[in-house]
Amino acid sequence: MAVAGSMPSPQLLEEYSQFFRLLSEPARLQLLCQLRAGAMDVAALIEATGFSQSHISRQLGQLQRAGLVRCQRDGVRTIWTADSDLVQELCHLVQTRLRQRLEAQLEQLQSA
Amino acid sequence: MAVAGSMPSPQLLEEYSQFFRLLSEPARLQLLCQLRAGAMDVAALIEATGFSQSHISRQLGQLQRAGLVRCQRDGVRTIWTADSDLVQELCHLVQTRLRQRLEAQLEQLQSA
DNA sequence: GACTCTTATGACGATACACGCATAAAGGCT
DNA sequence: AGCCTTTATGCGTGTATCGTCATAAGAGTC
Repeated sequence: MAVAGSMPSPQLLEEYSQFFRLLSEPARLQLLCQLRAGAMDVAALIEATGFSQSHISRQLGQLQRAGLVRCQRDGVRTIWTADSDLVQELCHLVQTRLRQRLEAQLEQLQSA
Repeated sequence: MAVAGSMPSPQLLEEYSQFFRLLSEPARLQLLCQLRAGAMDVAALIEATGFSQSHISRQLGQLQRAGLVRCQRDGVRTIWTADSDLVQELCHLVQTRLRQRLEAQLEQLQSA
């Protein structure tokens, strides 16, 4: 019988899921990855992703409120910067997991 | 200037976000945490969470397809088990981040 | 002031999905 | 076989939010 790993409180569960929800949208994830490659303004993000200006602005707003990106004004432009390695770490963990699952499936097939 | 950390492919971005989407729902996260505390059948999960039977069954289905939970039949019952430490690790990382942010905000306030 | 350029925001349609109710399917009794 | 218990699924509703268009807000230049 497993020992209860202390059930998170409803509030904490809510915070977790809100955070994960930010990463549950390919557009936001793409913006984050793009900014990891270097700070950019919105125009460059439009060029890189093909999303509309308003869409990008909105998503950056959400990411900013979560503290995942930061912005600084440069004259009329706003330069955005990724502000955390957390997303990279999370993605790395998930990627490892995905690979393990695929390898397991492959082995399953080969042993048949 | 940051070196490009190799932009993930669109497919990989999609996989990441699909995975994070699973964790973006408090209900699913709660089920996962509940199962971390020990294997249970659906009746016990209803008792523990208050969700409807159909809802729980559906969410478990999604988690199973992602390989996060596993089930084994015990007569007429189905015993579900959490099948990965990944979620715990992810939540721990996020929690650390949340704490850091709150501490930073606190310091901001005190220095004012 | 007016004009331009860049970003943020209100409004809207379309889509996705959580969640419950009702019902079907599957397994175990007698 | 029938009956019960447990889980899965079809259907409908409500809500959230993605993504776009149009417009406002802010900063610079003349």
